[in-house]
Amino acid sequence: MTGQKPPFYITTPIYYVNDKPHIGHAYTTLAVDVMARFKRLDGFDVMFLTGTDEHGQKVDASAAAKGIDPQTFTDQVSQNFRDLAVHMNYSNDDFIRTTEERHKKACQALWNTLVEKGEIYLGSYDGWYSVRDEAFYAEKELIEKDGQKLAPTGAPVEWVSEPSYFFKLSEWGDRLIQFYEDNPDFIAPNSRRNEVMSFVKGGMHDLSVSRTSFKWGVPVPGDEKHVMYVWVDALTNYLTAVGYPDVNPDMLEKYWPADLHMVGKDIARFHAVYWPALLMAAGIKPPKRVFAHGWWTNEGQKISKSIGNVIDPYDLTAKYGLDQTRYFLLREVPFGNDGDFSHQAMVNRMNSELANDLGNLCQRVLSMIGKNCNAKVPTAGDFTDADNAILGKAHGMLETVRGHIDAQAFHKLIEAIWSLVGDANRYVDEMAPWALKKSDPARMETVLYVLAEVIRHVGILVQPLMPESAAKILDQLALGEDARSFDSLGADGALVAGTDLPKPSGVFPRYVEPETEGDKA
RNA sequence: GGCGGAGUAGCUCAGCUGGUUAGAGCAGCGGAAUCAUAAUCCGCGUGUCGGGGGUUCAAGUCCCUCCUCCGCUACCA
Repeated sequence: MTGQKPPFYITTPIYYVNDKPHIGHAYTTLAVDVMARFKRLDGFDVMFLTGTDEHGQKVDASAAAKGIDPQTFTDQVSQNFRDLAVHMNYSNDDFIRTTEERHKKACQALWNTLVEKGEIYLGSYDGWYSVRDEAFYAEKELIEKDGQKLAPTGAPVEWVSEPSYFFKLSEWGDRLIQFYEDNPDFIAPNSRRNEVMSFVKGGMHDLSVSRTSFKWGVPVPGDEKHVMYVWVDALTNYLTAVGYPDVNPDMLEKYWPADLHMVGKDIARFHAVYWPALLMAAGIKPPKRVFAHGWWTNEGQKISKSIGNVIDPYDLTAKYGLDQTRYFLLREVPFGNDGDFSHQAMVNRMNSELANDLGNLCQRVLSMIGKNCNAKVPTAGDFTDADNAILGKAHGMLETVRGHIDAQAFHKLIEAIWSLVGDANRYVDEMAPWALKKSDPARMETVLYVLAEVIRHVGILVQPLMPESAAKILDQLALGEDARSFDSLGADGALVAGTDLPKPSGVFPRYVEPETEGDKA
């Protein structure tokens, strides 16, 4: 092996096991998967982490309701997320669970460091608490009724005071602002950055980081009545997975600080404020970047459990196909914005962009080669300006697309590749190889060769997004496993004339409405 | 209430530090071609650039104001 591959550490949030996996989970992990696959193909040593968050009062309660102990319960429900990862073809390198011993060790080590640095102190957490809602409320949220204070939900509240450890978050405001200013790309997209900065500028209270009201969590070292606050527990997973606190040159030293934490916009603050503050306080470098993506609506409607319009990723892949679903989720919406899932939009994308544009391009070119070139890679003659133009665009595509992936602009990455696909379809029409077949067979071969080269580039570049479909395309070009990484792009990895090619077959089927099918019959 | 963002063709959106006739994709209409998954290619837009006022030789692009929508405004994850 020549030279060290640069490391690249990328994470999803850990998912709360009490939830059933839905499109939101699938979306976050998908984005990370595409990036991880891209970076691997581009020569990076990638560590892609996902996992489950298994502590907390709700989990405890759910287990109790089922009459089983919380560990048995989380063993069961955590499996749902591991199953989803396999189903969606995610390429995660590890799957972390907060109930693992290694995680408990990491949390306690981080805690002890914070205590040693004088960043944590014992105080008391006072507030209006509603037993019914299991939540604290601020004084101004309360409603006064008949001299009785009530929660906004109408539940009675009582003044409680429980001992709690606090993290001196209030002292980190200025250093956080400085950090954001020194690292303008730390939090993206920009709208989130504005929000985070204005939040911090507004001043912060110390953060209560332990609870005594329940037991299902990581015990506070030396004071086991307390269990760590959920976010201290959850965020630390990113360190646990790279071996913290062990300073292993192959894990912690290599991968930390993480290159990217991908999160949903709802948890941006925990990742962009609390997490870097905790890390800086412990003398650990903050991650390089946090990207907070948007949410999906369903046919224009907000998704909620009560409405019952939750989107199940298994339904999507069963109905439209796995790669089609992966493609749609990252194509339909500028990454970072909220997006709407609709059947119509899904069908439009998969039929026009996958089946018609790319699928049909492959099919028309490969079947011409099959019929007119003895099913072998054709022999190219001299290239014309038009040939060089489209080949040049294919050769330069990696450079374009790298910029987009590093900015998490998945939609732009796709647009760029599809503009090449569009050029290829126009090139077919202009060159009209079916006419050249009689007038100039040698030129026909050159044209088909150029097209095969373009398809090779598209196939290789599209692997992170649609691994299975890309593999089918590359199989049809008889490319071996060793000819599929990004260093095969460009003229050096060009197809060799005379190579036998298999009989082509469709890669992206059209979606046909069941009713329409019935009408035809 | 405070802070921030957005309002551009039927739909989804591009339009950087102001400068020739405001763009793309989709949908729609018309045509060409026939290699291909009835796929592909070409052509077609009289849009008050949210309303009003202002700065400027020149504003979608800057300033003021008004209207509408959205996000954030801490300890459920």
